[in-house]
Amino acid sequence: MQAETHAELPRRGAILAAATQLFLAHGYAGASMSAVAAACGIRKASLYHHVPSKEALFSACVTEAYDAATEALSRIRDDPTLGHEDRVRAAFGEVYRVVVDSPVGRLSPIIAEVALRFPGVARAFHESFVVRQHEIMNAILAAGVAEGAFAPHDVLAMEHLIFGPPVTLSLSREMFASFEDRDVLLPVERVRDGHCDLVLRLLRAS
Amino acid sequence: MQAETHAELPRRGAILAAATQLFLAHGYAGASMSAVAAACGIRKASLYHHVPSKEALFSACVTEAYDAATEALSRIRDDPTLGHEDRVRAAFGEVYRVVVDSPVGRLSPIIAEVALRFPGVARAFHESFVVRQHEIMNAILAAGVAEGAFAPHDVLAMEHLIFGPPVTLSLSREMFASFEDRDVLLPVERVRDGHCDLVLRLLRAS
DNA sequence: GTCTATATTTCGATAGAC
DNA sequence: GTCTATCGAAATATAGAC
Repeated sequence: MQAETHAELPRRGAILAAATQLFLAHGYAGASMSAVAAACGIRKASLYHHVPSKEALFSACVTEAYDAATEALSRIRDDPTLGHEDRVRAAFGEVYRVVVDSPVGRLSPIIAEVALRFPGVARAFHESFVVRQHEIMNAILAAGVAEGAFAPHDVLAMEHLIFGPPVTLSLSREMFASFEDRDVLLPVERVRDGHCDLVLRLLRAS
Repeated sequence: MQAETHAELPRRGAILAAATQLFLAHGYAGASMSAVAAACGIRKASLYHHVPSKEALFSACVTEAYDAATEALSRIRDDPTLGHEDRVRAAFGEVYRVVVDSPVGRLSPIIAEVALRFPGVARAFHESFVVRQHEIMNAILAAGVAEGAFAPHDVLAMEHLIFGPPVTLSLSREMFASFEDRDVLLPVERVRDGHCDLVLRLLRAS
C-alpha cells in the first residue's frame, strides 16, 4: 500500500526513465530540464531537489542503465547446459536486445555528443559497458576455440564483426525512426539471425 | 587574383565546413549560430545573410557532404582492371574512408538527434547516401557471384556485416575521442583489414 | 555583405514561501 | 518536496545603418 502510493510519485527511477527518453529523442542539449520536469509531472525547481545539475542527471541515466546490462550475458557464458553454437546464438540474442532495445545501447550517440565536455561519462561507459560486453563475448568464443569447436581467429576483427552490426542497426533505427517503413528496412530479428549464421560459419571454418 | 581575394572571405563552402565541425563536436542543439559565425570570423547577423535559418544550415551541411561521396565507390565498381577480391578490398578502403573520416559518415549521430524534428533531412540522407552505398557494394558482390568467384549469400545480412563495423567504429571514435589511447583501442587500418579478410573468407566459402 | 543593437524566448540554476 | 518567482546568460532571429 505504501509502495503503491509512492509508485505514482516522481521517484528517482521515474525521473531517470523520463530523462533518458528525452535525451534519446532530442539529444543532450535538446532535452531541457523543464521538459524532463514536465514529463515527471513536476516543476523545474522541484526537479533540482532530486538532482544537483543536468550533467549529474545525464551521468546517472548512463550509469544506472549499464549497471545490470552485463549480467544476462554473463549467465549465458556460464551456462553449462549450452553447446558452443547455442551459446553463441543466445549471446547474439542478448547483445541485440541490450544494444538495440535497451536505453544503455541507444544512449551511445548522446554520449558521443557530450564526450568532449564530460570525458568521465564516456570513460565510465567504455569501461563498465563496452569493455565488459567485449570481454564476455571473447570468453565465449575462446572457450569454443579451446575445445576445438571453433577455429582460431583475429580477436579484434571478430569483436568488430560481432558488435558492429547491432550498434549500427540501433543507430540506424534511431536515425530513421520517423520512417513508416523502418521495421521493413531495418528488421531486428532477420538481421540478427542472418548475422549470427554468418559469424558461426566463420567460427567453424578452419 | 579575384579568386584569391574571395578565398579568404567566408564563402558558402567555408561556412558549411565550419558549421559541420561544430555540429560534429557539440551536436545540433549544442552548436550555436554565434559559434558558427565566430568560426567564420563574422558576426551572427552576417551569417543570417548567407543562410535563412539554422535548420537550413544543417540541411545544407548534410546534403552537400553526401553529394560526392558515392562517386569513388562507383569508380571502383566499374574498374575493369580489378579482380573480384581486389575490388572488394578497394571498396572496403573507400567505405572506411567515407564513413570514418569524412563528415558525411560522422554526421550520422547528429542526424539521429534531429530525425524527429526534421524528417526530411533523415530521408534525404538515407536515399542519397545509405541506399546508394549499399546498392553499389551489393553490385560489386553480385558481379563476383555471377562469375562464380563468390558464393551466394544472404544479401541483407551481408550488408549489415559489411557496413556495421565501420559505422560503429566511427561512432566509437567520436564517443571516445577524448581518450589518449583512442587510436590504440580503435585502430582504423587494423580493424578494416581484419574485417575485410573475414568477409572475403565468407564470400569464398560455399 | 558586415556591422551594432535589440527583440523575444528559453536555457540552467537559485531563493524563499508553504 | 513542490511551488511561484526570478536571476543571468545564451539561444534564434530581425531591424536598420553603412
